[in-house]
Amino acid sequence: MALHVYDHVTRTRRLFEPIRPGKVGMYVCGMTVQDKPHVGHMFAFVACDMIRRYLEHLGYAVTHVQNFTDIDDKIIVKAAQEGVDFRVVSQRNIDLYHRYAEDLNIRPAHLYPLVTDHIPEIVAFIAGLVAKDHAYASGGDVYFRVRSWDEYGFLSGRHVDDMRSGVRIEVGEAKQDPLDFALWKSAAAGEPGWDSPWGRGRPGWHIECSVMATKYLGPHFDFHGGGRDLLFPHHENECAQSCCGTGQKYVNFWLHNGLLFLGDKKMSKSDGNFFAMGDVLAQFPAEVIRFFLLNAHFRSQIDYGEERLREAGAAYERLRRGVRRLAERRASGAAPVPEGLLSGPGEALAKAVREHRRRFFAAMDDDFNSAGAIGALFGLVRDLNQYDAAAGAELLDAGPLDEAWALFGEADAILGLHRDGLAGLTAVAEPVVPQAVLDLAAERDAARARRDWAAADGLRAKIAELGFTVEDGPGGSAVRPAAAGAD
RNA sequence: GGCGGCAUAGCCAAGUGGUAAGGCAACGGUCUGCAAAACCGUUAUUCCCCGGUUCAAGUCCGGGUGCCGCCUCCA
Repeated sequence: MALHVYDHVTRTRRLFEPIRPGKVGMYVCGMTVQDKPHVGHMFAFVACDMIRRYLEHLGYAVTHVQNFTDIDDKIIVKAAQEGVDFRVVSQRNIDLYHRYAEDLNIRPAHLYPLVTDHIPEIVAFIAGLVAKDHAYASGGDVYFRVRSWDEYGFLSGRHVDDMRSGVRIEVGEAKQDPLDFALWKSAAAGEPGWDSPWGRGRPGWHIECSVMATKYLGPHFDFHGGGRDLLFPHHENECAQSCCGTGQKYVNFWLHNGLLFLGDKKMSKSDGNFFAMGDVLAQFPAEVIRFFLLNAHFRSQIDYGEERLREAGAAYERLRRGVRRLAERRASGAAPVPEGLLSGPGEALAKAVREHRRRFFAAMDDDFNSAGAIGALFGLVRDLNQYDAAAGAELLDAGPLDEAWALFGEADAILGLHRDGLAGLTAVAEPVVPQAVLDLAAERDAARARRDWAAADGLRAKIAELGFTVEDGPGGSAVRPAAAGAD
């Protein structure tokens, strides 16, 4: 099976074929940096990162462009409130984005264009639309004439005349039609602005993406990502401007990720109904958050909650232990089997590894189904554990173990399971235990040595009171912090 | 009012017409002085309901019910 991608317009999965052989152009709608990023924002970028990584795994040279919309009404308001230049607000949030993106193991885009660095191009693009009569100046504003494009609405599946009934569309005196939207907005006194043929002003919301995507990826490119909530009006408008401006098809595949939900409400900045990324990162490891986000299909809505994150943490640990165990088994190097002489369990494992590999890539090929792919990984963990139990300590069927290791390696490169790759995944963090607790543990060991179980159990309770758990293993007892919510 | 989506075990969740992935939790087992941890195993005759198409439907079609999103700023 080859990569198939869901095409929102036809509502079917289509075989992916790049516009230019071997190359992929991908534009991701970045943040309007009016506020700090929340988990929902970062989900969109994690999803696109996973998609990019898979395309790269398939051998495509991907050009990933992700903008920052660094000027808009809310940024202006916020800057005015704080009494600072708008750039202070936008840059602060851009910096936060980069920090969180690094934590979440998101590969940096090749380009992060800023709207305010592209004003001349934007003005030129708008002038082109005006020249073709797809747009008109009115007062100091410029509006896109929605009815000048017959196909308007094809992306979001709506009809221009149905939207008429929408009571909330207000007729601004400057607009000729309530559906028209601003390409250029005149600046009030004291507001940031740039000179243009229509007077001093700034770009409207949608135009920046059309201009920057076209500039860096050409008028027609392969993938355009962003949250499902951008479908309308943002992407519909963006598409209309682009198609009218360049006269070409704009995007081959739209990658709209599902939105995060809290209970039954959408996570949303404007509703104050969101989890700031920084707060979540303070509570859960970044790898667990990423794993959680990729453990559902990217197009579906995700149920967000701390309980979900805890479950994801437990699942992620199971995966880690599986990989770690495999690493240990391979490192032990005990009695490798000569090639072609696999043990019974080795034979079974070899077969299982191939089956899980097939499942992993079939899932990824099916519209980047990372959830299905992760399922295959857990299947591999189980079979590896069964092999461990069946083969005993002395056997080492190097072939299938190497194949399993290779599959984990590829999976990690695609899913970005850990920032330090397989090495990070197999690493064990040494727990920090205070000396007082260690002393109690030593006392307890002594009690156990003289088979004084009552004293030993009493000491264990005392240690538990201090927030630590004792585990007796074959090699003696170990103390670690009691399981917290996040671990 | 218009457009669209979703409904799979206690919970989360995948599922490309061919006989229900995976995770969490629970329970049973191995191990242990007892535990814990770890590992193994078990847990949906059935996929919201009713019809239909088909040799075969969770998957397609029609109808119903419920939940949700968009139509306004939004990842």
